[in-house]
Amino acid sequence: MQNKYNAHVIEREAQQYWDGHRSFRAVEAPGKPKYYCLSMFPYPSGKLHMGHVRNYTIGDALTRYHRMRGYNVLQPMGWDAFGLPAENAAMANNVPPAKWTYDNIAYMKKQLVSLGFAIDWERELATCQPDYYRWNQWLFLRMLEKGLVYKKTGTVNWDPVDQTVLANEQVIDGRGWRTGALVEKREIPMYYMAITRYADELLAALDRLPGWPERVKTMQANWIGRSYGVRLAFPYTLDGKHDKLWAFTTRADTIMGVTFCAVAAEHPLATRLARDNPKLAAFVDECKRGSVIEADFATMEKKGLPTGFFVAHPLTGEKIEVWVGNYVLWGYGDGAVMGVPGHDERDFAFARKYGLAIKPVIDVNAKPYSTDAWQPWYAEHGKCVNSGKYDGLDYDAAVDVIAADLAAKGLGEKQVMWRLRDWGISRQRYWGTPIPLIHCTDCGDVPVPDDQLPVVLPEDCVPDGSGNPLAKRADFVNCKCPKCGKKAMRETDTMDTFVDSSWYYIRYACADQKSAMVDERVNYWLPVDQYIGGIEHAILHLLYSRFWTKVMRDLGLVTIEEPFTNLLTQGMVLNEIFFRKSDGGRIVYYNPADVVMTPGAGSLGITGATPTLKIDGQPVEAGGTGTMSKSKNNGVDPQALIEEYGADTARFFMMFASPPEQTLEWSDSGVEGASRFLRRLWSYCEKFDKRKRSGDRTQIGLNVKKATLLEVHSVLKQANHDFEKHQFNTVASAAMKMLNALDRLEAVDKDVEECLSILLRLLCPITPHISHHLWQKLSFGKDILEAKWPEHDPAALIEDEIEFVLQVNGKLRGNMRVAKDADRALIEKLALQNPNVQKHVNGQPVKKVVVVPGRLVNVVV
RNA sequence: GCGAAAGUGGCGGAAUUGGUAGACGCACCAGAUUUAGGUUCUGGCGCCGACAGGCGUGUGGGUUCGAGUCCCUCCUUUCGCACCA
Repeated sequence: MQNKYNAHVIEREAQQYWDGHRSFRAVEAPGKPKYYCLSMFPYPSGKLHMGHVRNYTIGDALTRYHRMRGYNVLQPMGWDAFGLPAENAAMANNVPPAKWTYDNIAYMKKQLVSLGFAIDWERELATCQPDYYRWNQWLFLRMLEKGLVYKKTGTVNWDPVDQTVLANEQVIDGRGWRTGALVEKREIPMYYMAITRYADELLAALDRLPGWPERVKTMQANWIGRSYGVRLAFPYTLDGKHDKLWAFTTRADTIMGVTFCAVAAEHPLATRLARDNPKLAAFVDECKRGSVIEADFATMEKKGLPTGFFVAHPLTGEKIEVWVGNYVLWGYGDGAVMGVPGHDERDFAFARKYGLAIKPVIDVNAKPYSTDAWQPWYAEHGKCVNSGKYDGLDYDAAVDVIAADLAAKGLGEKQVMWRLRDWGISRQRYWGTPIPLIHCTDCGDVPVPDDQLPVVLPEDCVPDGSGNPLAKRADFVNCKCPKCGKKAMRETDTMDTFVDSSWYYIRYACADQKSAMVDERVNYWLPVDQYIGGIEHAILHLLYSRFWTKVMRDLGLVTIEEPFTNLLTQGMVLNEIFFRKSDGGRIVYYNPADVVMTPGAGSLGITGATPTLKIDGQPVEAGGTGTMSKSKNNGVDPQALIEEYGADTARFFMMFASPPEQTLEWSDSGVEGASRFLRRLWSYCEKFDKRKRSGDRTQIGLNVKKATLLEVHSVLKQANHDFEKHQFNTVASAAMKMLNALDRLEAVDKDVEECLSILLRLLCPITPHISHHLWQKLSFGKDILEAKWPEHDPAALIEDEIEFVLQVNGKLRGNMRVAKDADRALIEKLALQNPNVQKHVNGQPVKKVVVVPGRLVNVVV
């Protein structure tokens, strides 16, 4: 053996060995239990960051662990290669997004390979390749045929200076990120996927996903948001025509408390009334300004304007004034709400602000009620009061009777409402999957025939920030109508990149299949047994993937119901955020590595530190901590770590740092410890090898040996338990404990050898290179990948005596050792005799003695 | 604002799921080895206290023989909010 641990040499050798033996090629083997382990594929942003290292090390550890447990494993990798950052980079550097993307893929693949992940690279895919995205187009057309894709208008952020649509991320404090111009809303035609048709199933099937974290299921359920209520109508007459204003409510029992109605600015009634009311028109315009981001919407000041127009209360016929409210969502329900200030907090605030009547109609369970200030109990369910014939009815009865009365008048009915909205997939951007439609003046929107797929995206465009460059490419836009053959225009919108990521895990099963989206191999590999990725994907990506799977199932393409059997949501890796804001409102982010804390004099002699940029010494603003990301420029490239310490140290450190599901604030303190452990392991193995070769006959004392075996096997038992829980930080510490136990011994024998082989196998999923190397060098076998996973020996855990904790009144007062077969009476007697216990009992009468078998005695006085 | 989670030494974290709080590491301190630096090894290390002992898991309350763990309150941080991926 070499006497120094040289990570780079042994890691290169191990990787060459795996490469030469095609160790990670996954082949379908019917009859053998399969394990499809998948980490969310990366966006090729340039370099890996620590979040990637964490994600892929978790996946690799699970992959290798299951392989050693006898599963036929598949761990593929690919690239989520379409998206906005490539266009931004293109603008900044005048490089086509395609070139930038492929360069990034090449670099990041090298990084992944150097980390030694057990990936089957033969299945690699990139979503920007026509081979992949043609099937996005193909499935889009199948969904169009089934009516699962349809066209309607949608609202987008519009930058009036650049004359372009902005992503939500490009809107900062209501202004365009490049121009600083106030963003406007704009209605444009878009294509939608009808995910709401699957709302019921997407909700119900959550109960059949025991392998998913509860919090993710809760978030999805809330997102889908099924609510039971009543859709009711307020009749009115306008322009000589009878019409109805529809609204949905979950509180039909409060209908007698309605004192106003509010509609969204985009509501047709608002549009109509604004026509001859300039003040209203101005207000409607004001509401339509601003961004489309719902969080902004929810936090902005609630404003309204009366229209002077009245509708009739559906039950009493009372005149109710219609208001336009900036807080009424035009995407949810009918874009109108009935205002019940008495029992809805938002309506209450609105009524107080504008002096509208507040009419309590629920007894709120006899708690005090005052129209001066809102109290949380005003929203409670209770019996109806001030409600005429409904007085005295409770919530359920009131809703039933009121719904029946409304139905009798043709002015309402019970309805299930979903918060979930259909999925708008049109993007006015270049770097994405072209939507396969052709616009013909005579034939309308005509699907591109299957035999003309894929609609290939030209790869040499360089966006300039002013609209979609595809629209300026005559060679792309101009085409013939497939129906009538006349001149026509190709659709230039591309698809949301969530489309790409909604089914890539299916494609891995048959990535080389040229003539179909899927083949029979998907039935072998799918569903994914273990999916691993960031918690930030808890809703959108995971919901879209579930939806897409169900669509493919209904098209007969796959047989699975759900794509991911088990889900591990990795906690985010956070880092500090630093930025500067220019006068135009534009924000530039600086990497924490380029920022130093400069001490400066604070007020009253307290010294504070100011973050300053290394290059110019000028201060930057601190933006707290947040997820490592390209957009916040706060990623940490693992390359330096790998180059200094090697892949195994980087992997071990990352796993040891915290449990996988927990948020992790980045710090490299502790890397030394990981590195030291691997060096200690190496030098121990070197010592072990020498002793074994020299035929050293030193005997190990019987008690010492028993203690060592007890330690190693109890730690192994715990570690196996932790592996099943995916708690790799304690698996890593288990390995350290084992090494500590072995290193205390001065000699080697067969039992020690077995313990060392356990340690190497336990470490193999986390630090595969050093485990591979030492396994061979110590002649444990040819390839540790083929070794059997270690199980603890129950015989080693048997002890003659058990240690009990002694408490008086719940406070720790001592310990005692008792023979393992002692009965309860004896344990109680021995505990009461214990001098420490006696001291604290101090002659007081003993009320009770609690004995927890094998663990603890508590004397209560 | 709404939805979801998290909060334990100077730091990362552990705690057999209601039973010895701080495993295993990092940092630090002392000692040994070393020409020195680094490496390596040994020991110490929650806070207060001379000791006895007391206090201690974000805040305040509750349940229990016993609470980091269960219930309620508040605070802080993180994730998501439909065009970042």
